[in-house]
Amino acid sequence: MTQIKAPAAKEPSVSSAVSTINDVARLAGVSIKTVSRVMNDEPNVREETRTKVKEAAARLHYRPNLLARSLAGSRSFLIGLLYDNPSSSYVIDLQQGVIERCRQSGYHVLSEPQDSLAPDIGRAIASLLATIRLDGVILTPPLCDMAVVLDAVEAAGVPYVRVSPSLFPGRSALVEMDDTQAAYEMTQFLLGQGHRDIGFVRGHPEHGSSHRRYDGFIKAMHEAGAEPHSRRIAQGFNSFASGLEAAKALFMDAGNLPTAIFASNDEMAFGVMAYAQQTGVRVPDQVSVVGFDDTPGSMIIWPHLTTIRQPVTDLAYAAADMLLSRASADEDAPNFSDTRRELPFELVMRESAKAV
Amino acid sequence: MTQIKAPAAKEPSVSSAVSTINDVARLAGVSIKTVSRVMNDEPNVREETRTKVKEAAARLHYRPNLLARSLAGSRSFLIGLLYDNPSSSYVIDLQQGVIERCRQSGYHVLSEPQDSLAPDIGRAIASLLATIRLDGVILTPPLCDMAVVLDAVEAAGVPYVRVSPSLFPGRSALVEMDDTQAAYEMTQFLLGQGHRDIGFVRGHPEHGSSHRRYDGFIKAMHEAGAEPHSRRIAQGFNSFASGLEAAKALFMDAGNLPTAIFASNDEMAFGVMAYAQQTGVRVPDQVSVVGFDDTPGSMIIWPHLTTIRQPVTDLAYAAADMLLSRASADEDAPNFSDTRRELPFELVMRESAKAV
DNA sequence: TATTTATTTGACAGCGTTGTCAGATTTGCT
DNA sequence: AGCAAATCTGACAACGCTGTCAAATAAATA
Repeated sequence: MTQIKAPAAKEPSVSSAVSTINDVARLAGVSIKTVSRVMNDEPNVREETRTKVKEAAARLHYRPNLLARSLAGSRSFLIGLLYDNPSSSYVIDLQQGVIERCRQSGYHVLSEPQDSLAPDIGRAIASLLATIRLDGVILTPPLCDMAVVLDAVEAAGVPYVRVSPSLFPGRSALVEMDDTQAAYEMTQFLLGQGHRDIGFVRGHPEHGSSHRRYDGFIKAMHEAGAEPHSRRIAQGFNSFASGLEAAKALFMDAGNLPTAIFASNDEMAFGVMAYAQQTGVRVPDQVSVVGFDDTPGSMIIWPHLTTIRQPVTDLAYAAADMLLSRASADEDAPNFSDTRRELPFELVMRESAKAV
Repeated sequence: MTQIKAPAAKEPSVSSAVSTINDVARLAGVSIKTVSRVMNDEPNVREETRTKVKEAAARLHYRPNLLARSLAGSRSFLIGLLYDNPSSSYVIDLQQGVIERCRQSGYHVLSEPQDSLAPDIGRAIASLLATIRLDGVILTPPLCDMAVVLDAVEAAGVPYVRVSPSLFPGRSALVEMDDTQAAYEMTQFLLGQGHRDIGFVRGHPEHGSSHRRYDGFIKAMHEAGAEPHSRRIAQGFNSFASGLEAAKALFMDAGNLPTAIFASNDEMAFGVMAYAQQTGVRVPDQVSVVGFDDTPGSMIIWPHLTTIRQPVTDLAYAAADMLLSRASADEDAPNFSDTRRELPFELVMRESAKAV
């Protein structure tokens, strides 16, 4: 008895109705290649034909299969966002900016957290890029400052843009914000409010931005002839706890408090404010506190934190834009000039700082 | 003059060295199909052959091309995470859990924010699923409670798991946390601390969890014979501002404050605390404040917030696990029992609440 | 009108895998 | 040893699309 195994009759019942380019071609009465041309907005298709195809595609709710497109063509329509950042809001903001820009060009985003401390990070990234042929990669701190990471991406031949890198300037396209200038202006703002005795909580020494921010602070203080005493400088590590510790040091002499404290990031500013509250020091009446980053927390503490808004979403958007516009520009005009974009920061004045 | 356009000589210089299954097959001296079998851990390959192939693959650093696999096979190794949530930490936690589980099975994650208010959300999702053949989708609030969304996913025939849904129980596999019980226990905790006069800030009425949390609160209060007066119940909308407003209402009569306030989420609890601070009401000395969710903010305000930790990452991990283990289990044993998982919450006692 | 040139179209061969199925080899039993 | 049943292996055809290139058509020129 021959048992004929019915070949799983492509269940036509399911209304999933995923139509292929073939269906469209048949309905429009043209070849699949022509449909392909229309779907990709390629030239050399008569307007009449184009319309016909578009109508057929619309009627069938046709959506080109991304995977097939990738395999056949040279693009994968996939951009990778590589990150390893402890701050959820930073990552989400980045992701949002990247996704926003990618959507406009029909690209999708693969989120790939990577442990920057892993010894085999280079290999991990190489493996990732070999598995999925990404059309571009966006590298964020601290990954964007690691030579092995850059090596891996370059070896794979994948275009990439770095966001706010600190090292290897010129090695790749990048987008950034002027940390130094921002810290400079924030300090000037404080100075303008009459503050002269300003304390500073330095950020994590491994982060490039920490140094730039400190430099901006010092520059402004120097120009104002108000160089801070070393007692007014505390070392933090970008965490709430370290901000608290820093405040402890800065507030050591209760009878001689600075009139303002500038923390290198919001998180530490929150620590400073918490310590102030614990010890009965009123903010901003006795001490003004300002931060840097404009994290969501700055709006949930009281008083709301005066800080600097990093245009994270915009930076990410710009990074994706560089990747995508470069991809489309192709060989026509290798726009070498568009290799670095700087985005403006914004001083966000809220209630944690006031004139002395 | 014939201008021969040199066909962009496939630059063999680039060491990108992306080896294909063919290279491995050649090196191992077997057919590509056998290599395929080994790479997919399929049976019916002699151990000797298997080893030989594995060695060849290792030597060439061979990584199967995901795209080609998807196109040819039935799996895409891609899981979609659909979200539309204003809280960055919630989304990141979710994403982390999903990615963690997916990595174990060689899957990747596509993050797809979707505007739940968009009128054509159903179409947008249908389009997404037609474009990329995802092996599974994870739906989070509020998307997971929208009929059009569920319809679209089901029509596309893509398996999905919902995280903390409020509506349509039983319509799909889901993972959740017992909001009611959590609120109940938090209230009991407050009661146990001697509080009897407890105010409550209700959450956004459109969110199912708001009602469950309120129910838990009421149940505990009722059991303790401490039914709150309606003056002690304020309506919020899950935002900091609404928490502040709620506090204003709850603190109306300065001479008659509740001894504790339970806000339906952290954000509103922060609003309550801010209002208390503004009006000179000391937390927790005069009023204890507790929240719900354990967002990052609960550790940056002072006093740190006593709250309920939602196991967001674990929920997401579990959701991905249900998707992936189901996919592998296949037809063998359609494990219908694994259609709902409940994960434990955790009361996080910090400084914003103390015994009366 | 006859040609040349530009424009539009389609046939066909991949892209790098997996599914199918038949052929080759090994194993188990009489 | 001889034969049936497992077990292993490989050819070959998809998967749905794009790139290449030649053929067909329309427009421009002589």
